[in-house]
Amino acid sequence: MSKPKQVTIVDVAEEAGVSIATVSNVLNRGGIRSSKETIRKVEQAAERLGYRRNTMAAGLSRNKTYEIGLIVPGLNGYYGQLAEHLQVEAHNRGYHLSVFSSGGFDPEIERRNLEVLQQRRVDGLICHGLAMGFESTRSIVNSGTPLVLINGWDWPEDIAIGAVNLGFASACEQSVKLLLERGCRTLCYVSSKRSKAIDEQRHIGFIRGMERYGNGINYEVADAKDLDVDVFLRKMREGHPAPIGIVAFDDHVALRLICGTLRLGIELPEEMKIVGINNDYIAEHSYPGLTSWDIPYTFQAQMAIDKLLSKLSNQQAAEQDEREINVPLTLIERHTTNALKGGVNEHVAKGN
Amino acid sequence: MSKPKQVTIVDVAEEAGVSIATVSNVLNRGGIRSSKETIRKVEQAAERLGYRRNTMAAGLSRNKTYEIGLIVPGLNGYYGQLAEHLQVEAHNRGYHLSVFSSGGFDPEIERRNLEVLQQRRVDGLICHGLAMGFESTRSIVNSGTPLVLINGWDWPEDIAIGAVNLGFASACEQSVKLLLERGCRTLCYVSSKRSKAIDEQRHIGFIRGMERYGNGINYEVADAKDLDVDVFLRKMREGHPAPIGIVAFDDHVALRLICGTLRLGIELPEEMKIVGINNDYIAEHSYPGLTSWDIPYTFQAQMAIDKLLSKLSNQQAAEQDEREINVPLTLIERHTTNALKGGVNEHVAKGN
DNA sequence: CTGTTAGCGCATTCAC
DNA sequence: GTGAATGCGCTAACAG
Repeated sequence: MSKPKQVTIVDVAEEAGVSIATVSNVLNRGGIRSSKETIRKVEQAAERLGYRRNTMAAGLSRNKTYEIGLIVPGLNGYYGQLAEHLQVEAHNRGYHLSVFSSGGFDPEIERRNLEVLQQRRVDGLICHGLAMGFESTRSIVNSGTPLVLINGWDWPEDIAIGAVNLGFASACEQSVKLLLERGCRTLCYVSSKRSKAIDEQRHIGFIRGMERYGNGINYEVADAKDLDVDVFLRKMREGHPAPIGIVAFDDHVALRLICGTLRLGIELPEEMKIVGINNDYIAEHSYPGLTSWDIPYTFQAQMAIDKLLSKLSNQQAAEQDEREINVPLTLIERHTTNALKGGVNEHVAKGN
Repeated sequence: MSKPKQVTIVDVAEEAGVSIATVSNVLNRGGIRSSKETIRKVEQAAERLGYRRNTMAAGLSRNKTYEIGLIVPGLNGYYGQLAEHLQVEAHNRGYHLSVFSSGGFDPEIERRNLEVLQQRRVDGLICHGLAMGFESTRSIVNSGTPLVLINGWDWPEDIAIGAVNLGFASACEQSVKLLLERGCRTLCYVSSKRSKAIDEQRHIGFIRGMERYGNGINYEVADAKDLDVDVFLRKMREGHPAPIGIVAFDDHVALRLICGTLRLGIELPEEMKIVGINNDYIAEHSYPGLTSWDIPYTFQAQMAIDKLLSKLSNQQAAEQDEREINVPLTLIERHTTNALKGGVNEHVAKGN
């Protein structure tokens, strides 16, 4: 009951009446072909005994784990989705994805996780929004473990080569453009600074949008953390020309804002317009329906895994051509960005 | 660059001028004590060389991995939170938690994940909401891998011994009681059948509440999947005596309902009252604020890990006393369950 | 095609 | 206290 000696290839070999090497051969397919007969015998023996290959022994022997590590700040919302998709893609390519959450950008936890992953001799690493500095990260890279960054915009080139970046900046830029086109006369970006680079990038895009399309129009930036939504909204409405357009850090933040407008009796598409990011469950089901940017998780995950695997095979080879790959988001319009008044078009009607 | 031979205890031994056995001793603490001097030498050598213990080799050698596997239906919302907390607790006890998502109750994926985990020789398994049948699960247990079920209410005793169950049933039962006390004259449970046992349990609680406190009052059950919220709400309002009380499967479902009432102009605390489950971000930030049941994630996680570890040490020993452990939820009242009219008490005001 | 053998990196007796 | 030797389960050359 307590640790009934697991069956090994030795057992299978005996049972099948062949050598352990043969067993290893037929059971991992890659190697030399065996006679039909042998294959059958081995497979049946394995089946009969309930053999299961010992990952550790295999990894130890061939000096390769087929395990890749993932470090994300958390498991909720966007990060959870990403992790899930990465897991699927990794699996599809014969790899195991070990998921680690760094508990919301805690550098300490991040270090520990990294240590564990290195000890596990993972073949590669995918990191998202690292809290630790460049130097620490560089030391990983130099230690020989291939690294793919997701959303590592502001990282030094030697580390970020092959990074997979989501187009948050241009999404925000386009959000600004959209809001202006919809008639907004004041804009605001509600940030989430604790999300670090993820936020920074949106901010940059927002500013760029203002510079490019704003024509000197008034804009503000507020941080969601500790934000008193009601006070904020009231101030926006009273102190600035309407309608007011808001770019929210993500759909969660947007939900808070939407609820604020409901509470204060602010007319949503008329007096104020909001666009979120992530196209969460929230965006689809909130009332009014929230305009948001959809993330192509599957594509993103594929890109990341592909990048990593290519780094694994090509020993430092020429993948120089494509340094960073950019994954664009797509806008899903819903009610919160309707044009001036009651212009409910089909898309919007469906979206909510 | 491409696989720079990782440093091993052999290297450290040479560098420190001792034998590999000694290195192993001082580096894993458990064993025999060594002289201060030796310890220093070894530690410095290890430090200097950047030694990192090879998990596979260690695991192989001592026939124990200190890895425990987790299988959950997904990584979003409740499940993601749970996974994160389990990871922390596992780590606190020196274990590594390997998280697997079965992609929303896909039995196929579940099988694969299980296979992988077994091949990794995980010391134990924590499973939540398995899609596979009893038999398959039992075969795991019999294979010698300790298993702790989370929310495995309806499972056979021999498997579910030591299961950690959340008190969803009594939460729902109490929800019914609450809604009745608040004056509701029609009740409804909006389910999510695809969530299997998780849903079943809530359903049971709801029914029990009706039987116990309902006095023959009218009640209904509808499933959230493919539910046309607006049609549903309209029918509820028109065909039944108000106010109507709704117990939602979770806060996500509740959000949909809340938005429906906003859309249709149904007065929320007056004509209809809603209580959700999970006390998500949504519950706190929706408008009106959603009454919901909070889940003690940390406690739940500790219980699960504790149970598993005790199964690991006690070779089949007497843990018979406590078969299943029940983790109670706590109600967080917000605006959606206010008493008859405008009775906004402090708690509610704060809650929203 | 199949069997023999030598490690992979570490933990663990058991002598010294 | 410390070190030499053995084995964990498997893979990867080689030999046959």
